[in-house]
Amino acid sequence: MRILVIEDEIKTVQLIKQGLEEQQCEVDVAYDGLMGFQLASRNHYNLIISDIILPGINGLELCKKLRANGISFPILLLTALGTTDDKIIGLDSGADDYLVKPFEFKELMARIRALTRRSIGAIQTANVLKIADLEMDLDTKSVSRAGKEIILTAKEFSLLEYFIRHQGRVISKAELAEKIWDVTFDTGTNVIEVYVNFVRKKIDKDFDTKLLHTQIGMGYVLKMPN
Amino acid sequence: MRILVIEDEIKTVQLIKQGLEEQQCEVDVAYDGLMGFQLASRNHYNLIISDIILPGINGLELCKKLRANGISFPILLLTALGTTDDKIIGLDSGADDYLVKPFEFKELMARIRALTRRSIGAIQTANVLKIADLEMDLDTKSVSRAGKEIILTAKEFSLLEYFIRHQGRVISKAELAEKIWDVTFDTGTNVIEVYVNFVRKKIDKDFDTKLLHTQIGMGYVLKMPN
DNA sequence: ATAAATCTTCATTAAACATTAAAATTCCCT
DNA sequence: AGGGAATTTTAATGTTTAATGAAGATTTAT
Repeated sequence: MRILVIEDEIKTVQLIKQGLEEQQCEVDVAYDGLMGFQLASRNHYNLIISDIILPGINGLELCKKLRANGISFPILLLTALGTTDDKIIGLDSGADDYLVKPFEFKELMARIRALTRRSIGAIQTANVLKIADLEMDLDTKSVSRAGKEIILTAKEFSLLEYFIRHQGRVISKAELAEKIWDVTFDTGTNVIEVYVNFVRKKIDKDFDTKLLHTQIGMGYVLKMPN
Repeated sequence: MRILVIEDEIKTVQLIKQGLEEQQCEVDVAYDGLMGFQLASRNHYNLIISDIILPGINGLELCKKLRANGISFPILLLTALGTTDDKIIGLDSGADDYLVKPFEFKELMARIRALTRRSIGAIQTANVLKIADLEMDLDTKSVSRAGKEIILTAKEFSLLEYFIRHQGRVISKAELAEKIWDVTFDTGTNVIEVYVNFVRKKIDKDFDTKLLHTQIGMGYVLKMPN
């Protein structure tokens, strides 16, 4: 996701840039209207966020100019001018949305999501759990360690997921029995040992640093060794 | 320009309807969420304006349902709930814009212009979903693989559409039951297996690279094999 | 050294899924 | 409205895969 921010207040720029980069967006910044226009003409963006009051070309003229040149990226205007007429002028200049300063950052993010939803399947929303070099993707149900793919069965996957979600905490067998096998009573079985063994073979066996450790009499922990 | 207004307050409806009709728009009105959903499913609109607080299905659920069903008309939510979090929830439900009551009519009109600007003169972009050499045209409801036409029934089509829209993600049977068959409880049936089998026969059987894969205990994925 | 706890292997059992056919339902055409 | 084809669903059966429990090996704590 590439976003162009056109704004001359350094503080606002930093706030927006940082927040967007946390969401894995690439952010370009222009500090005046002309520079914004040139960047937008030369590159492809998924969204332009622009202030109205800018040195040189102002945000409204910028919108009109971009639209006149056939540039159709979504544009979000960001400004202190909050009367209804200001908004109307802004929207009719070719902007897609209009947010009045001061705004809450989370509202900005929501409006960005709404504007960019159509172009890409929303902002990167990958659903990944991690510990060390072990990664688990909950959407694709795939697991990898050090980039190497690991195939797990459904039970193995649930078990490992539980460990990753509670990494660093010692999990008793009773807790695993209840959470993964849905039994509260002790059935006198050794399934848990067997499954811990399965998972270890797949995630630890071929690697030097072991992640899944036994605490005799207490349970198991998933963590980096000390 | 066809617009669907979903709102149960007669006064608001009249205000909007009259204003829009003065601008030469065709306006349909639904007084509750279910009726809105049905109208939106059956007809093509350039814009949906919906209240959030509605009898039956509320506006947020309505947005989600419409989006889940692949309906992509712009949606503008119109509501008295004005906190930032309300707006975020609204926008993240799939709405394109959010206006807090009471609003000035001219702002509503400006936002409508902004939302519909794109669909008006815009050239009909073909509505095609793809994965590998498999293509699905949502307008003509036709499917082909490697250029060869494939005939699907309605259920088969919805199922495949859901898979293509979520390609790469493992979809559980529970999710399919809910999204394609509209049942939340387990009816102890095997329709899903049967339909996956139908779809496979049509899209995979005659081809070398299989696209629809089973992940035992987890669900099904549509993806290129590794 | 010994008992308890855990690990490992493997055959067995059970669950999940695939496939086919037939029944029920819907749709369509006269 | 009624009959027939197409679609959807249920049911029965076969196949594959994963989950389990038992038994012996190994490790750990005392």
